Amino acid sequence: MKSEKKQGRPRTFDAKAVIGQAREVFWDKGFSAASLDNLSAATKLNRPSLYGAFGDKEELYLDALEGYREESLDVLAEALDPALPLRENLARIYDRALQIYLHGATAARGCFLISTATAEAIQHARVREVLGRSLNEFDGAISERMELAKARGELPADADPATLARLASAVMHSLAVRARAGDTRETLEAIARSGVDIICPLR
Amino acid sequence: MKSEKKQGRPRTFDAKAVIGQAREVFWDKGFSAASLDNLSAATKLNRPSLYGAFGDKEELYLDALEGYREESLDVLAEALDPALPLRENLARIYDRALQIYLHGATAARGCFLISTATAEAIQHARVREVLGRSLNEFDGAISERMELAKARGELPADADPATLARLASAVMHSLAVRARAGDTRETLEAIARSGVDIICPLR
DNA sequence: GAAATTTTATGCGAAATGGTACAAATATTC
DNA sequence: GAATATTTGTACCATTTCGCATAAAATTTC
Repeated sequence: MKSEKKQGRPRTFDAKAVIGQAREVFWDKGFSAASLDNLSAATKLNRPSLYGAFGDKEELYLDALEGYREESLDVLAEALDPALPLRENLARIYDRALQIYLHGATAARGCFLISTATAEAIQHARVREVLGRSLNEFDGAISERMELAKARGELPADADPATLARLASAVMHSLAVRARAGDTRETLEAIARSGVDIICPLR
Repeated sequence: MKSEKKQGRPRTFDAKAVIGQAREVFWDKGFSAASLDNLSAATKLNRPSLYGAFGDKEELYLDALEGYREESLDVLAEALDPALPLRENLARIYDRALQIYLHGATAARGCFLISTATAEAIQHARVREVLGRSLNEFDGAISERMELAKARGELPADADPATLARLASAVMHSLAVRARAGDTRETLEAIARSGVDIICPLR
């Protein structure tokens, strides 16, 4: 049928790719300091084109946050493979987290959500909602794996999976903040290892 | 002598109070979204007066960060009173942290450093430096108390004080992020308690 | 081929922003 | 009391920012 053909001039860009490029700008500068000119230059799209396709700056930022959230959930799901022991799951989560947090053309940039959405959360309710929902979803994914671990005897019988999941997330939040503040890879890796050790005392 | 008397028109404000008022604005809006007009209105000072007394916007922000850092170190020192057991020290740190993170006229605003300086850290090297130095100082204060605790038998003989201090900080960083994201007091208090339990397994 | 539709490109406008110039106000010093 | 020094207040400036108007370009539909 003609459902793929649409009247009008065809787009010259892939929406997903543009959101990724915008994310790079927001990740470096934060939402408020990232100007439309910055975004225009990074995406190679003029401002009316950005507005036409993505709405205003906040909407583009929200799209970028949601994209990062989805990718993070994918990474989490992979690291939490139930075929692996829990210690390995946690080690993989932190390893992958550090890969993300320590990459960056100019400097280690930490977690996109924690580094940029926190600053905007009070003045922009929708940003706050995405931040809160994302953090809770990450907690939830880890908590499910913890429940399985408890049932398998990988955790002490009196362990509370939801609480341990939150502590495991706490280590990740701390890694995010520290990476952005400039801590070394060695320091961050040591924190990750000790996080695994303290959350999974059984070997 | 005349050392207190200075030529020229006297100031109508107290510099420390103004830095505190500016901090409230920056805490809500972040650095980039806080305008000179916002700061002027909050401090009741005109822009030339702000410039004359504090330098440009970034310098005022740095003053606000340093003020918060000093106050935080004071709060930490008090909570880490060696006369108390380590568990009590940690419980007090998190209690005081939550008091700070959950206050705010409009909403819980988390930690001023973590909520606002992270967004600016990549583009403003001086902000990044203050953030990193502050986090390391907080770690250091807790680590000293951990060393004393180890010597006293409050921690297992094989415990590493510096590592435990960083995990204790991780809980604090997580509380900060979650408070700003809108988590409830009950959830945050539960995380704090479980943080104390996991870091101080001896009773 | 003309009409309709969507996208891109150029230019513009109103408002906001960070910062400054200058005069008036307020104090000390001589 | 005049000169000097510092602060406050008003007005202004150059630039940036976000968003829009309009025309041209590129496609589909009839």
